[in-house]
Amino acid sequence: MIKGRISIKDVSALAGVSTATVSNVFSGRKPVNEALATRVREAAATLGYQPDRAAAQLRSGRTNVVAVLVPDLTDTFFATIVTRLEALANTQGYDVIVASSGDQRSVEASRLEALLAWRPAGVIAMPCSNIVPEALVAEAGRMPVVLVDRVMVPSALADTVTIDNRDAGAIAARHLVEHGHRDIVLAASHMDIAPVEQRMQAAADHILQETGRRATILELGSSVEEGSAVVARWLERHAVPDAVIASTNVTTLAVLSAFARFRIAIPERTSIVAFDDSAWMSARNTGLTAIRQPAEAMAEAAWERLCIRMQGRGAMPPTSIVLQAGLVVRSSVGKRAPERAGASPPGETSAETRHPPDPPPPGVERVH
Amino acid sequence: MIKGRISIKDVSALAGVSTATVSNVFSGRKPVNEALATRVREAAATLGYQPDRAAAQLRSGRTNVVAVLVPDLTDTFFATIVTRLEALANTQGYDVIVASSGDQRSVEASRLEALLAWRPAGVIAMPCSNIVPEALVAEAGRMPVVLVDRVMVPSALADTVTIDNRDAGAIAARHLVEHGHRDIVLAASHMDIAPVEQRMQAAADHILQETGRRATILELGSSVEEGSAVVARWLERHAVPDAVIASTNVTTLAVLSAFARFRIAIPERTSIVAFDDSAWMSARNTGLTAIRQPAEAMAEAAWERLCIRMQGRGAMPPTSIVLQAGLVVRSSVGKRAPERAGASPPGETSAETRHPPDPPPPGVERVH
DNA sequence: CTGAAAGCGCTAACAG
DNA sequence: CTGTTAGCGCTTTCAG
Repeated sequence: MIKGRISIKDVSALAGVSTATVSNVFSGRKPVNEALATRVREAAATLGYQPDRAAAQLRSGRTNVVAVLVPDLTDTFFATIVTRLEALANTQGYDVIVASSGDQRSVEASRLEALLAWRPAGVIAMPCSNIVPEALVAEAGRMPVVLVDRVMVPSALADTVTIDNRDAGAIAARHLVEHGHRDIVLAASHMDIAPVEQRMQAAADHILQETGRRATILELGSSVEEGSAVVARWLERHAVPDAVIASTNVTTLAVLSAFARFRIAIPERTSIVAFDDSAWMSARNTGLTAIRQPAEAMAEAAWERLCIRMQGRGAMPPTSIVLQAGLVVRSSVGKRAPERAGASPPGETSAETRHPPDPPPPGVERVH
Repeated sequence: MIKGRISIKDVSALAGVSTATVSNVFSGRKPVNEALATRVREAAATLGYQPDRAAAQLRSGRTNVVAVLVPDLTDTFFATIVTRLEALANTQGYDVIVASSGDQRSVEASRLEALLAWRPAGVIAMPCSNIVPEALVAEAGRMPVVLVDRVMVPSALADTVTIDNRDAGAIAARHLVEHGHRDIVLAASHMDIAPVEQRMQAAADHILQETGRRATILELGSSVEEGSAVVARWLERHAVPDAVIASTNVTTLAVLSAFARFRIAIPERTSIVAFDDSAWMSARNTGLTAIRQPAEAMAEAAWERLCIRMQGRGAMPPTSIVLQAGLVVRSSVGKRAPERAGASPPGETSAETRHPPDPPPPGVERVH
């Protein structure tokens, strides 16, 4: 009882067996006589023995750790993926260590460094930009790596799991065009993020082809406040558009809060297609029509690929798994009167549609 | 180059020093001549050396890992705390490992087991119920432990960081009562979760004292779907209340989506005070008045306490840090006409206020 | 301030 | 099937 740590030796002594046997009982790597095994387990229980991972890892060279790198845990999309990955990993005896980069490349690099110092059995990474961090590129040959969401596809580098972003963008655009909308704003976060670029580009292409109009692309950055400010500034100098397609969860929030500030009614005045369907989007009277990404399915696909890599010895060529996103129709897209649609030149409605915004800051008052 | 792993020996050989010196250069535990140090660092760089944590931990007995246990990562409140903790830990050379329990006690127990197997330097836990898991209780003496949010305060067990939940509940109730609301529903998740119980109890007390009315307490469970169904069922058999106080992020969503299904206008027909202010609450025309928990400050306080425990040798008695929550006033609380307020007996308005719900499922249609 | 050597707790070989 | 033994890569004495 005075001893700091109970080791495998203590257990082996109490059970009257060798340390190797104790090891085998716990790791299950070699079969052990059932009678001995229970004796060992009892001894371990009475001593309160817990294996030391550090020692096991050092000796065996194996790890049951997989590293997960995300841009932002407070984004429900990523949180959902991480949660699902954690659950899957646990069922197979793996532990997950997570690092988040706050969407900053420099932080990402250092977090990744820390992650790799664990010598994980594999890495599942959602990089914060298209540029896959160098450290990962270097490791990708030596270690199973699966890239999820934020990547160019196909990648020669590693397995990937993404959605069909072009298709998703086109679906959103088609839905809007079919409802008679012409003057459409595309709210991107950063156009240098591959999935965002693809969604927005496909939407723009579809809109151009169907209506002959060029969509306006706005870059909102990666925070709600920042994005909301950009939209607000834009609204001050432009007519309220027919509709908006948001490229992500965060841009959806940014657009919505700017619109709220300007008291732009949805869907009466402007329609919106959101991205990354989440609980709050369906919780109000005007539910948001949204592109839903199959976050859990993405996590499952990524885990499956990683398992294959972790088991399989052979160096297979990288695989790209592409899942489909779907449109969830709620109430944020309205019909636009056909006589108006396309009839009025871009600027014409501006005078009548311009609204004074609310008092600049969103009128928040705190009461203790 | 053919070697699998570069070890400290390779570096020491190349730099022409002993392994101990290399170790000291990297760990910084003993001063090293600057000339030698740079030579070592260069050697390490050219070899691509990375220290092996497992070996370091095994030998030294120390770890730079802190374990964090949360009920649900997809809840932004917890995600925010985890993110902040991770950032703080990193600045001080610690790594964080996270486990989430999905709000299930059995999962929590097994996740905690896994967490403790890392022999972390400390644990920050947000248990999923009042009952602090046994394994944690056992460890609390041996290891720094900080309990956050979901705990009874004061606790003899360990340091705690919470908000003043009674105060938060009372603030919400007062706000509603001051606006003339009398018939108030309290949407709890589970009343056996201490902070929820305290918020709701304090609100109920305030309401009873100020209006003489007993608030209705509804237990909605821990998922949006489940909670929304409970509210819907309740609404079918009761008059629409004057107002609702939600006890958490999730219950807010549950109440809101049930209200949306019944087309109950906020704040015209019913007022609502939300909990756990998050981005989506301010993104619509009717922003949600909410109790804001200082999630980041809670993370900071918890980290600070943990640091003190991890450094300090002496066994200080447990400390309880209690932070204040504040009310953020937006637009989801309306004024109730004074002549009506309190004048009508509880059941009277039921006939006229009852509404037929929308088609049972929330009318969601998918388009490929 | 630096080097030599011992050993942390465990598992991999191999011998019985 | 079980025991013996030799290290995994690092940090820590303890001499120099």
